Amino acid sequence: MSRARILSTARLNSIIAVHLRHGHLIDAVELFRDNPHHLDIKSWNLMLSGYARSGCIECAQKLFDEMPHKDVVSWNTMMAGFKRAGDSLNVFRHFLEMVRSGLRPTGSTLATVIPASVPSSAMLSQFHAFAIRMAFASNTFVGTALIGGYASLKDPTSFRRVFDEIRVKNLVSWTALIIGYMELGSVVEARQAFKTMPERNVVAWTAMINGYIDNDNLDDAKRCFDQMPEKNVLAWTSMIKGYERGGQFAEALNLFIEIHRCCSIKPNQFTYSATLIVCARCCSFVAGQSVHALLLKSGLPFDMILSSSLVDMYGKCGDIDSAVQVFESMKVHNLVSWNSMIGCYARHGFSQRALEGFERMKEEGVQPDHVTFICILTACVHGGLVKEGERYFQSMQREFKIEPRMEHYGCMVDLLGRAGQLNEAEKLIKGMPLEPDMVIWGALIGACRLHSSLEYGLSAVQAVQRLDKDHPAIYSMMLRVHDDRGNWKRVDELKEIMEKVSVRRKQQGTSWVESPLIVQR
DNA sequence: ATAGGGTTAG
Repeated sequence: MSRARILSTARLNSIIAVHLRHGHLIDAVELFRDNPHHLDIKSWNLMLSGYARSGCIECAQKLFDEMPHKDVVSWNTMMAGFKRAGDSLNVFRHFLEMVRSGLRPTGSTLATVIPASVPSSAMLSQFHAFAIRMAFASNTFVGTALIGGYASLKDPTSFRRVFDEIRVKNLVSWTALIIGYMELGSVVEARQAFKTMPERNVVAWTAMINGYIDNDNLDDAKRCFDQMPEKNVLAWTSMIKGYERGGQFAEALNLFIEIHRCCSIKPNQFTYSATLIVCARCCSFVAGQSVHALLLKSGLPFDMILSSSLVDMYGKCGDIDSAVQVFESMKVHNLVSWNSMIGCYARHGFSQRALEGFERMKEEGVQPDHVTFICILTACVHGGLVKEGERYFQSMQREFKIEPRMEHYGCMVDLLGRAGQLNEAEKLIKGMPLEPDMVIWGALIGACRLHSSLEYGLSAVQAVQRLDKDHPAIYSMMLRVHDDRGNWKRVDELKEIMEKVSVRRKQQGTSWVESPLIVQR
């Protein structure tokens, strides 16, 4: 077709814009490529932003390099693309190059560069000074970006001043102020701002809900949620996550069910993944399976996060086969999905399969992180694989340059202790660069209990008493050791002390008996 | 034509 010859540049650009707005990138590219003589700088910039928004920053970069003339908008668009991709380094590189080429930054430039400059306080001051000099500081967009910058530097005085200097404040600037206060735990100021703002939309309400939740104020979050005039999926999802965070799993699941009762709202990937985490945390296999079924029925595409949540949910709920099935159905695996899978094997005592998973992960080119090694070391503990565990612990530091955390030391103490190498375990604890916590000493005490060692046990007890007097593990260990040695007198004495100080009972382990909750539609 | 506020896994 020769529609190319009929189109004017303005018409061409508006059609390209429509294609891009509807996500029809390929149609836009085709029009763009078919009409080389009708393009102006707007057409190029449109395509740049189309690529950048679709997430293909490489394509945008290629086009950018091809451009005969670049204006401020082209540079701004590239910087925005890099910012989306989380590539701050390239945001700055392009910023500098733009300035060097003689172009003057605009408000859009600053609004893009400022969020990418945190958490460097020096850079933020520079940009702020520049904004003042160029009379951009009263610009709504620039001001809002500055609020976010000062909020992440935990400087409420500065972001309040920036806010006051914005000439035209709108919903977005007010919301940024609220979020700033909430991030710093200044709930009162946030609430004040919320009351003062001239109008409120769903986003502002949701910011309040999230703020309350982050500040562990579930009651106010729920009150806010109930009061908001209209709710969208984000508000519902935030509330589910809030209950999950507060350990109120039944409430979280009930909310999820309620969404299905109001017809106007469809749960999205975020909602499903939040709900699956709830199922995983309360080990409710029935709920998890129902959510999985609803997810399949919803027709939502499975992304990495959703699939990983499913693997983790099945893993935590004890259905290893389903975890494997979901995992193997994924086209690509990443760090988190591998960690979920390896963690599942490790937790259920399939040490060998966990270690095989680790090998496969490396073959697929996925770099392990500290969580991977917690899983691997846990697998070694469950399998009694002392030599292997020590080797992984070494390679974690030497080969992968991962600094061991408390959990890793905990695994190692557990591993050595269970194997009866109490001396080694104690040596490891004494050599730790971190202050050993209850878990570490608990692992050693557990091992002393297992191997009836009063010698190592007593020094551990002393350490624990410095942290937490009367921890139940102490008595349990001492009782067992004296009991083993037939030291009945000491046993009686201990029991008497326990009565007197009424030692907290060890928390009961619970099996995952299903909650009566059944998700229905 | 570019820019600012709310949610994704262990």
